[in-house]
Amino acid sequence: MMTSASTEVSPPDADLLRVLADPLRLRIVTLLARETLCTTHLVEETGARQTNLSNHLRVLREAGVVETAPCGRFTYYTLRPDVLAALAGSFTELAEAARTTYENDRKRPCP
Amino acid sequence: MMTSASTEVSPPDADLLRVLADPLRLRIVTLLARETLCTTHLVEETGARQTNLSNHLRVLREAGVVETAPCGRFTYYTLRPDVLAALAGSFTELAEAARTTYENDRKRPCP
DNA sequence: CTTTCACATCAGCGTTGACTGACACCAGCC
DNA sequence: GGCTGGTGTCAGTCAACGCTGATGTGAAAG
Repeated sequence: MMTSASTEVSPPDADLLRVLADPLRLRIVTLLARETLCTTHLVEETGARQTNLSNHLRVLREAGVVETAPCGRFTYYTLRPDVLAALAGSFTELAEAARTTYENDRKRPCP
Repeated sequence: MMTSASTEVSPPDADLLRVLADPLRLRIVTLLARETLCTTHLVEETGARQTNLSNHLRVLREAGVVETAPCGRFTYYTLRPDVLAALAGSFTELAEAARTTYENDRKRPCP
């Protein structure tokens, strides 16, 4: 059984999108999707300064996108898969709703 | 058959994400996913000024997210489903890669 | 214990981007 | 034709955000 509002979709989180919309942060996320890395690796992969990366990593951490794991003097950053999966689900719902609206020409009449 | 780089994922477009990261634009997209609307409807739904909406709709149009269809004095806006579907696919790939990395503890060793 | 290295934090600067008001344009209605 | 209402465009203003340099901290190496 479905909930009461069948046409209501759960929209993607705007704050999470804002976090991922930055080119450097998106690059970090893409790199972390393949393997867990520490800041030193990210510096040599992206070419950005350490301070700059640290700031962006803090944004990603506060948004719940990445987790930190200290290892000696290094700090490893791991991507949290569930956050990205939820985002993918939201966009899938949105795309399906849009496709239904598009194919059925569902439009609100002029006032 | 797959392309040569099997570990390479196609990352989401940063520009498209930047367009969707704005709260008002995301609200517009969510509304348009349910039904095709014209600017007047969006004004009463969102409470924003007409000028403000027109600017955001231009951004969405130039990003290829929406299509316009003039109808008398009104202009209808329709969401393009394929753009959202592609975005959902990118995030799904990214989430799956992140899950594999997470479960297998795949990490690059300290230098 | 001192030094070195990885990383985080802070204040400052420059740029981008969102919102607004005024204006121009086009399609119907009188 | 004149008028009204729906939309797009433009210049200006202000807040938000990203980048940087300096500084602090904590852990390993010597």
